[in-house]
Amino acid sequence: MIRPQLRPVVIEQALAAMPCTTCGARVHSACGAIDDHDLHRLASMAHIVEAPAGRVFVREGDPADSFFNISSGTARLFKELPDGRRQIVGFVGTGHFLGLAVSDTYAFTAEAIEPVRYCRFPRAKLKDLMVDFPAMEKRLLSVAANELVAAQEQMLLLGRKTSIERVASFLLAQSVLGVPCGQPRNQLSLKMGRGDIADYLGMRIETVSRAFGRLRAEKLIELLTNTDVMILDRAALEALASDGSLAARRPSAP
Amino acid sequence: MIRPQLRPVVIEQALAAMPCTTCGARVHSACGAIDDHDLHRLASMAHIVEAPAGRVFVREGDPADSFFNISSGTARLFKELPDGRRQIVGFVGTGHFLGLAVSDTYAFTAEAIEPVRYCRFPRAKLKDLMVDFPAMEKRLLSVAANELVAAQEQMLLLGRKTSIERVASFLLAQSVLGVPCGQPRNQLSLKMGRGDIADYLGMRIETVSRAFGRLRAEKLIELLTNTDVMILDRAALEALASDGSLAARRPSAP
DNA sequence: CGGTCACTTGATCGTCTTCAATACCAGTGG
DNA sequence: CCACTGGTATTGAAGACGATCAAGTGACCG
Repeated sequence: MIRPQLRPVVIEQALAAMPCTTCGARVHSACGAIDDHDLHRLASMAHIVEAPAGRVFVREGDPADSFFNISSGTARLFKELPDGRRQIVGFVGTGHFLGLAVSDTYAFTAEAIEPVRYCRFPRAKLKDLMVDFPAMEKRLLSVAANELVAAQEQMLLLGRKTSIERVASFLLAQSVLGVPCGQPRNQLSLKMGRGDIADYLGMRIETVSRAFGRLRAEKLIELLTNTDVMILDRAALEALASDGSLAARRPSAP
Repeated sequence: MIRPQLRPVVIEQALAAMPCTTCGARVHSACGAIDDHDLHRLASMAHIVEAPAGRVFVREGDPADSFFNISSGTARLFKELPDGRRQIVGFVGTGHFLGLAVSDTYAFTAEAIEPVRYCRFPRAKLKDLMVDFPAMEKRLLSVAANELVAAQEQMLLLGRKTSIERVASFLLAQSVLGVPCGQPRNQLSLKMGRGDIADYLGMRIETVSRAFGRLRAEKLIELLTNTDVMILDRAALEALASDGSLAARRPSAP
């Protein structure tokens, strides 16, 4: 474990993660809307920590005494059943905010996929800061509301979409990560493996693999490597993601 | 459609919906933490509306110009796919808050199950109020965080639980609605039909019915009527809800 | 190379869905 | 009082999708 430091480095990171401030769909970084003075106060109570890949840095059920802000890297957030079944409830990357849980314990486990650098804030002190600076609270509300909308979209996916629709939806969602305002990317480099995708989409790893295979066979995507995907036919992928249009012509197209 | 009125009736309702303020698991009503003066300002900008059963009062995709606070009744919130598949993302009852969506459109449709009375606030005015009275914003943040935790729990259910585990989880969740601090109720009166339960749990109506039947056969519940359920063996139901213990001894119990 | 690890592919199985019929319940009118 | 009706729930049988089990492929690395 790296010794915690008190440095404003985190702040530049957070600001850098906030692109065009007028865009409603932007990633809502937790400290993005804070002015310089507050940022310094914030920095003075933040610990910067680095976690190697595979490290669990938030555990479901543990006392929720801190908030986190990811400076770099990617982590998976998941919940588990006693028998080991796992559901990934989200992936978090640069600028994302963690630890909103109102209850006194964390609702999920957070584990680094690639090496993660994050800022850790004591919950109590942040509460004080929020009293003084409502902008922080407003931002947090915005973050929470955004995540809630995303969670509801994921419920639709998990409850009602077929396996191939889930993968199509997933790829499209990944293609707009970090490009909040402009054009979505057609080539993307997934940070997670098939197993994580499966646990995120409520599927088994073999089914994910077969769905990738079918999308490739249908010429909707190209697999450059295991992790690098090129979207060849975005329109068809979008049709597939929101309804069963492709599933209808499953065996062979007319 | 009832003509909107400007009355503080809503306020008493909201306060009544907030039981013991020290309980972390309480239903976080939107205006519960507001003092009298603010409450009157709030009431002055609220419209009270009544919606009969079946009425849609928020439609997914419509401009999100209002917030809502349910005074009485029950409504379902759902999202739909183009081909009609439906996923209910939640049920809202007395004291619940609606319309947090940050984006400019609603993320789900809201439809009354039983007759619903609700207060409608213009979004712009509420924003002004939040600036003056941070307590309101704090409460909203609390609401959102709570709903986020619930949404993640539902993702686990939808992605990883079997049909019977889903129904067991659902019944247990229903049994603690509105009794935030004390003992959960063992007899509950469901406000929604099998179809709504199915669309909430990501199942078909027949599968829900079979799950109820199996729980009854296993003596975990008793069906007084279609809507009134008695929990006979809460411990077994809880074991079933969080893992597959009962599923393991599926054909016959020892 | 031999090893590991992740992904893919194939074959079989099981749970849930689908389609269909029946039961139930409340309301209505003969 | 009871047949009729519409909506809802239950039950049964067949089928499909995804899970499971098992083998095979490929990349990376010591």
